[in-house]
Amino acid sequence: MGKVLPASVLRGRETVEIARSLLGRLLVTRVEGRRTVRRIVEVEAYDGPHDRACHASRGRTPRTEVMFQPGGVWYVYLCYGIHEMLNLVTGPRDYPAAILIRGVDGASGPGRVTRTLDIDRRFNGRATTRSTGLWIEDDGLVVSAAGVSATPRIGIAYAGEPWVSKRWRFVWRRE
DNA sequence: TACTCGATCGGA
DNA sequence: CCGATCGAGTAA
Repeated sequence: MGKVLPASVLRGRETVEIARSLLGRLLVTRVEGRRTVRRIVEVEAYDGPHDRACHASRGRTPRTEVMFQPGGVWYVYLCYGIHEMLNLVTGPRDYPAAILIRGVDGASGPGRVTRTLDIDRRFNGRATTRSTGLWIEDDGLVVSAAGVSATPRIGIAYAGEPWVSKRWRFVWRRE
C-alpha cells in the first residue's frame, strides 16, 4: 500500500490543482474488516463561493456546512434521490470547495463509484483518515500529464457562464 | 405546507 | 428519450 494522503495537502487554495493531483491516487475503504482499494481515474473540482456549480455558492446551509470545514473531510450527498455522490472537501476553513470522485478503476460515474464501494451518507463529515474507514493513499505512482485530459464538468448547465465552460473535470487515460 | 429540481443511471 | 426517487432549498 502507500502513505495516507495528509489533510495538510488538501487545505491549500488550489482546489483545481489538487483535483488533478488526485488522479492515480488510491481510494481505500475498510468497513467491517472488508478492504477495497481502487485507483482514482476521474474527478471534478467545485471551487469556492463564486463557482455557481458549487453547492455552497448559495451560501451556508445544513447540507453545505461540511464544505466550509478545512480540507480533509468527506462531503457525501444524495443526488436525484438515488445516487450517493462522494466528494473530498478541500481548502482552508470557511472557503467552500470540494472534489467529486467520478471514477475509479472498474467504476465509471459518481453514482457507480459509491454503489460499487458501499459508500453513502454515513461518511458525510468524516475525516479522510484510516480510522474513519475511508481514506486516500499515495503509493508513488507517477501520472504523466500527457495521459490527463481536462474537460468541462458534467450536468451543471444550470450554472451558466463562465462556470459551465471551466475545464475542471480531469480524466486519466492510462497509456 | 407546497412546490421545483437536481454534480445520475439504466432501460426502452 | 424518459422515469426513478427523495431531500434540499425556496416561497409563502
